[in-house]
Amino acid sequence: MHRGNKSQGRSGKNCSRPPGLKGRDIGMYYRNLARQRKNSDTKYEPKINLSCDVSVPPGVIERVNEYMDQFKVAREARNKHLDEDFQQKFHHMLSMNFDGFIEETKKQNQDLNLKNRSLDAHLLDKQKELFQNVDFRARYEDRMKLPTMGHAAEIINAVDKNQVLLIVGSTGCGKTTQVPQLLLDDCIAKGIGSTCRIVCTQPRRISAITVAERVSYERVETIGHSVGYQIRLESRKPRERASITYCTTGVLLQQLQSDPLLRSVSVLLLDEIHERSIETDLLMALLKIILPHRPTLKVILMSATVREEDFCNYFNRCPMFRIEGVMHPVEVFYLEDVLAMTGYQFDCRSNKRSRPRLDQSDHRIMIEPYIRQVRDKYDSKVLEQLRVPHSEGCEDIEFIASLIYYICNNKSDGAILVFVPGFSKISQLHNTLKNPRSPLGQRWRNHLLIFPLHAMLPSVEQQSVFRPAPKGKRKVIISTIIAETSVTIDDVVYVINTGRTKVTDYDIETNIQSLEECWVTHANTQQRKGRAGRVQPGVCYNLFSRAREALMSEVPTPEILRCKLEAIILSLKVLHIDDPYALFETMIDPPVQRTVSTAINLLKRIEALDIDGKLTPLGMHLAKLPIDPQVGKMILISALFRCVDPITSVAAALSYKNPFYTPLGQEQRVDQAKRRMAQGMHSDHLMIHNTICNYRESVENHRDRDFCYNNFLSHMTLQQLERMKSQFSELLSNYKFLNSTNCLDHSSNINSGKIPLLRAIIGGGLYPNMAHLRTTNKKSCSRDS
DNA sequence: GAGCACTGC
Repeated sequence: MHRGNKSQGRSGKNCSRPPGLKGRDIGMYYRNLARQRKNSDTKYEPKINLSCDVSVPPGVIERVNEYMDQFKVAREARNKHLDEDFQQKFHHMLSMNFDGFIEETKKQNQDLNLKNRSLDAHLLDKQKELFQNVDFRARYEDRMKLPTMGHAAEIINAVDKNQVLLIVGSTGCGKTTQVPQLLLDDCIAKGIGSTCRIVCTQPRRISAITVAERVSYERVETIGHSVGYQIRLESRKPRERASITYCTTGVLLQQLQSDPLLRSVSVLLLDEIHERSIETDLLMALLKIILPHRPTLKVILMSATVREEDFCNYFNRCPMFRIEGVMHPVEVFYLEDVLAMTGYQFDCRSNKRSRPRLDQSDHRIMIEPYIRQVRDKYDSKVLEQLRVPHSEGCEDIEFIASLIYYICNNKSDGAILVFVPGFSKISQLHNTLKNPRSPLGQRWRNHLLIFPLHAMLPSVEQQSVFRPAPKGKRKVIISTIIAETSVTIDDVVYVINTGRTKVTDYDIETNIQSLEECWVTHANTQQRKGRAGRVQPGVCYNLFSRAREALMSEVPTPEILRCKLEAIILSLKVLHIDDPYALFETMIDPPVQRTVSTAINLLKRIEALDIDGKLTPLGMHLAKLPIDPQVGKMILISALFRCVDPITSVAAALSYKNPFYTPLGQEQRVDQAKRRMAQGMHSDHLMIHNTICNYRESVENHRDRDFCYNNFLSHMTLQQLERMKSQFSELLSNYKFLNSTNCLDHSSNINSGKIPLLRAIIGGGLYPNMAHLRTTNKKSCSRDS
């Protein structure tokens, strides 16, 4: 129910689509409708009534209240059922203001600053030994080729003299792997290694691991000595002192709860801040509060060349270093150039895919002045093709295919990476290349090695896409934005950028998140172009005109402006930052006040905050759970109602991801597998829980590999879901909501077989994001949990 | 007839 809102909107009872529409036309009708809504200034009335009527048999509410009273989802702190230890902590928490909190934090032992002379001497000896090591020296020579190493002395000096420093460098300059090592080795050489603890945050789990592995290798160590990593539910921590830890940004944010002044850190590096994730934006705002209280803490911000002045200004015009990248040159072509070189002509007869009139006139307004401008540079046939509205982007799949064949015909070896917006375009292009209609396509079909790449396709977790193509074959990777930063394929030489991607938008009115296809930004185009020049000079083909590029935004909208804020506000409260409005105002891009107030109201409604916006005991518990407060409350209630195993499954899948893959062309078989798992429960959520149960059984029988393969399941995702479930039940048991840390324990699952109860808890957890489906035909009423 | 991408001591 949390996903696919659009489809639910379509089947809503107020649905008033014109009669007689079929197939694609229905889709087009709703797309246009959505656009109209977006464009019109008048507030649109939701077609679905989100507050459904729920009738409860007499006496049930009273019984539930009585039951809840026995436990302690207390509204007031002074509840006799409250655990004493917790009560004390809670009162302690509320009795303090921010300054008191900081003072108290400072009083606690500052163990890292206690110099350890014998350790320092030992570290120095070891370092001298290492510098003599043959392997180390060979690897060091390779490191010296990285541009960052050319700035080593400057960087060390600048860190010494400044508390905050910004390093700007593009991919391949070595800032992520080298800067932490430079600072660590400098400390050890100066005989103060014992006071050095470097933490470097990464936006993605996978990068934290791979970078840590790389640095360990360079230091001729295995991971877990001077270098380690920490990501959720998985860590190889390095030694306490004289060490480098690569962690995800989320892990550091969680650690702030117990170490708010970051006293266990001497140097903090925030990497990839230009991506403008919620986590880095928030950490930067918090650092502004922390830094005055931690004069010895050094902060190094690291960014690509994307609006880097914003960060420099944000930190009071801190010193900025620019490090050149090591990218090979990439030649860039635009739509008009591609049309000229391929001679492609769009099919204008089948006007089935015609865009709405508004769109067409927009296109004309954009393209006509441009055509006048370049009239002398391009053939009139090319200009005519530019006038076709569906010439841009990825409306015409045959056009993309013909460009791929053009590269095969005319260009030297090298993989081709095609960026498309989403699953359906991946699927269409894949089909076109596999079953070509043109003779040219048939000629190349058997010479192409095609890899579709999407988070829901298994290829992401498989190694074959990274291996070079055998002789006589050319790799073609058809990918979403995932290949822009998250997945790196080294042998790409040709990039085809359709310029389209999907972005989420969050509607505060309805508390609903939606996906929409739109044009990428300059920053995306730059990054995509860079993917062609990793191993040798490359070529990038942009399937939009220079006129379109001029209209594109510079950078994507920062995540904080497109997201729910409940979880952040709650975690701020635990850090004694009581006024979220004030904190948000200090951010680089503050969210609008209405988003903040909506989030606060939601927190009040779920009783995480009281009427005055103060943290409640429930709120304090929810703040400590690593999950959105709404879903957090859902698992807390599951503890009270003793149905922990199924509900933690639902919660884990809701907050992490669905374990099912959908391989291209296997949609129906995946559907069948899901139906089998649903066991007639009419619930996607409980289907996931059944899947986890069946998975466990297969693990016990050592049949898990087959089980996952046969049912289109990701082994890795299922393992992470299980780990998350354990984490939830451990935390619930620590907070004394459960007697056992095991989510399978009988005492935690007395009611786990009661399906209506599970439905009610899931429904309650997702409320008010709920729709009631009323079928109008004779068939029985089907329900989604 | 449905699926941009990440992430949490």
